[in-house]
Amino acid sequence: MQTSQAHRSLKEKQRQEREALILQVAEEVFLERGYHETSMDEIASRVGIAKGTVYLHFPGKEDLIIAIFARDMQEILRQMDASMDCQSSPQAKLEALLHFMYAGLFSKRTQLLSSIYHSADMQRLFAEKGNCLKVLWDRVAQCVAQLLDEGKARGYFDASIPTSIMTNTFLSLLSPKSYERLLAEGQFMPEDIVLNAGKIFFRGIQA
Amino acid sequence: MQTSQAHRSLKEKQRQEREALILQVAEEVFLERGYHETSMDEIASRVGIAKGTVYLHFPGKEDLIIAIFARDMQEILRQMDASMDCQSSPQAKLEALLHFMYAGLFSKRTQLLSSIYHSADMQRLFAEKGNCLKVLWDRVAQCVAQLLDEGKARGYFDASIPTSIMTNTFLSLLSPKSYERLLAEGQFMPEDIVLNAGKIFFRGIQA
Amino acid sequence: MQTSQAHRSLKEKQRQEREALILQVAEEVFLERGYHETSMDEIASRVGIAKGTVYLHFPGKEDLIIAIFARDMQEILRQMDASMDCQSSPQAKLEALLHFMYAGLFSKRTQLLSSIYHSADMQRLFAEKGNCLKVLWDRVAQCVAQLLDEGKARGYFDASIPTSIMTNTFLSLLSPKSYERLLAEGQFMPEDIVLNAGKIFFRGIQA
Amino acid sequence: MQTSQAHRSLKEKQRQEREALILQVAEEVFLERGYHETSMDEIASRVGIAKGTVYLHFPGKEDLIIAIFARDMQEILRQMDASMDCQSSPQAKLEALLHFMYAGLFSKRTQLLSSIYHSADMQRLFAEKGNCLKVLWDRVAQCVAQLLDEGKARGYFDASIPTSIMTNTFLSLLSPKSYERLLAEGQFMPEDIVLNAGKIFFRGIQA
DNA sequence: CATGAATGAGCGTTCATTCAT
DNA sequence: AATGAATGAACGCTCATTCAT
Repeated sequence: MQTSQAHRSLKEKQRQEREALILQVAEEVFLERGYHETSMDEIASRVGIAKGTVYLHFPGKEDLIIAIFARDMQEILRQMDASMDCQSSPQAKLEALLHFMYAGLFSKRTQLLSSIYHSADMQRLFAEKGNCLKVLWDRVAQCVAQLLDEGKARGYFDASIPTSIMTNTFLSLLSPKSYERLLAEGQFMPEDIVLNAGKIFFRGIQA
Repeated sequence: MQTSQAHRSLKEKQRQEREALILQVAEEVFLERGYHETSMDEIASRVGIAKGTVYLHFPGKEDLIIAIFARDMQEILRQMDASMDCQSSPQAKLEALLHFMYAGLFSKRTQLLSSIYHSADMQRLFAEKGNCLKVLWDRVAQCVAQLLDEGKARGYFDASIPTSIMTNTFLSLLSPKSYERLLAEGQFMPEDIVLNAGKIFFRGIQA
Repeated sequence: MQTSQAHRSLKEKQRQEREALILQVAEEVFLERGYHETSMDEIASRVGIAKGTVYLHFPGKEDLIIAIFARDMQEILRQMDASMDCQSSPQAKLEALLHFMYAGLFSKRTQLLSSIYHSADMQRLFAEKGNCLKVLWDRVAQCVAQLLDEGKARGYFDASIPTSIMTNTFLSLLSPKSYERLLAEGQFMPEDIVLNAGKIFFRGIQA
Repeated sequence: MQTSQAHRSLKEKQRQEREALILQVAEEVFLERGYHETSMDEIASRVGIAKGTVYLHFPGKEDLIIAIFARDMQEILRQMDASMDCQSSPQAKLEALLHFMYAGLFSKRTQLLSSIYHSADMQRLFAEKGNCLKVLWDRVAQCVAQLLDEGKARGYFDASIPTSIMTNTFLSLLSPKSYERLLAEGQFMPEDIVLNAGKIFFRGIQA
């Protein structure tokens, strides 16, 4: 029956919307309070649902944060794939990625990704449950590395610097929560920071 | 009485030695397990003392980690002050700092400093209890900024890039735990990484 | 209308069939996992219906297990009534009961009845909700007691042993889950056990 | 130092006393409410200590009940060993055991042992954590079996009934909570029940 | 001083029950 | 009637902190 199908897909849509809402709110709270300081109760009440409902969508707190990471990385990957398609230079593509990850709302996510991902506590968790994350993150890193290699091949980038170190340095540009202070002090716009950090990086690796 | 004084100062010395030992062990454990995954019990038993004794030296777990940060920053500051005294160029001084912080045992500390310091959970803590840290960290940042400004004044560094952003970028070089993987894979020595990351940075900010 | 009645009675029949199915499946699961380790979810999904549907038939989990007990006891009573009708001796009747309760599928039920019924957790429950069970169980006990009294009257059984104690001893023969091990080890068939336990009992109460 | 040793042994003694108290109270509560209906909170508050303190003595709820079983079985074994030493007949020894387990306070314990031990929920638990219990219980069963075999050898007991079935029947005499009702009704003293149940059993297995 | 037993608030998780669809 | 998503009370367990010895 059409009705039945429509009904089921409506339910399914609502379910996914709710799941996305939980992820979004949880991300905010984790960002504000940190993983350990955030209770499932707080997430639930901020979403406006009961604690048990969260468990209908995610088997546990750990899976919840892994799902957040997975979602964010997938979004980054989507953006990267979009960037890779166009005809611009490797540097332009990397700059686009830099802007995407450091602009507007995404800079917050990037901070969460970075600060939690690199925290000592989470390493175990990701080692145990987050093998899917490793795959996604490796894809991001490989993509960056590929662009850097391409730039080297074309003679844009300095071939004497190992690509893997370049990649790490590039991805480190995205992480520091410390930039937040610069923004908070109001001297700079996000774009200023991205622009200048990018400038340093690209001049630094220039052939 | 002399004896009494000597006795007292001996006691005091022992006390300080133990305090230092607690800090050292706690740093190791925090680095291995992360702040929240580490229990006061584990720290105490690794030091070989009773849990209560830790509380004779530090009012609480939070104060303990703040003390670790403070001690580490002070060591960094000592090194910085030593570097500032000599006659070398600003770049040489910054490179010395980079090597100091990324070489041998200190790279571990730097990772802890970075990964925990920037983690979302700790921000509140530092905002409430850690104003002394802010002061110390600001001194580090100011020192770097001063060197960068000096380099700009001498025409070495690009004056069009704001010093505060340069400073942040420089300090970001020290943070990423991700470099650990490069080391683990065995392709690089720590020196390689410091050298190349420094190369990128200094070429990036070159006038 | 006939149709309406037929329809209604069809519905009613289906309803009763499902109720019986729920009871049967729930009994199995309770036997496998125990009362507290069994969730309503598991029962429902094993039956192939939704959790809410179980609640259309039984007001709650407690009522469900009480219904199981009631059903099983009624079956025992049916068997007892059948046994009572025939012309055989009291001992033969009791032996028939013993075989009935310890043969084939019923031994499992008897175990459930026994192990759960006597468990400390269930006593409260039965005290509060299960007064119907008490009535049924008392009828079983009375029936056994009556047979024993009859045997005493005819001079078969030892009149010096109080009937109520005899009754309890007889009913205890049925309970122990421990016999399961003997069966599991494969040395004995269920019949062997019933036969021998019966032998001990009847020789024990012999006049 | 004497003082230190004395002090330590005092502490240790207090510790063991407390542990015994917890076991005793927990046994009571488990007996009253059943395992699943009893919360650690309730046990603690009945002992008059905090919940956490219970966990200083037992790693978890499961270990607590296993410890209770182990303690009770050890007491039974002690009594059995004592009985075995004397010069009386096998039957006398088994009767002594019967009295011990069914007299006074111990009948409660026996009930708990029996009702919980045979409950479906606990089987898993004991299968996973309680292998020490199996050993103890097997020793009890072996001891009974040995006495029965001895009686057979001396021509007291009927050699045509398998010892293992006799053993089970004997141990079943101890279990039924149902006897509680007879006691509650006030018609019988515990001794009456033990005496008569024993009479049935021993006449039942008589050669 | 040093100890470590005791505390108890707080958390993640489960699951019987309800009710809108 | 049947569903199953949502609920929320309750529980087992942890661990930072305290304090009597």
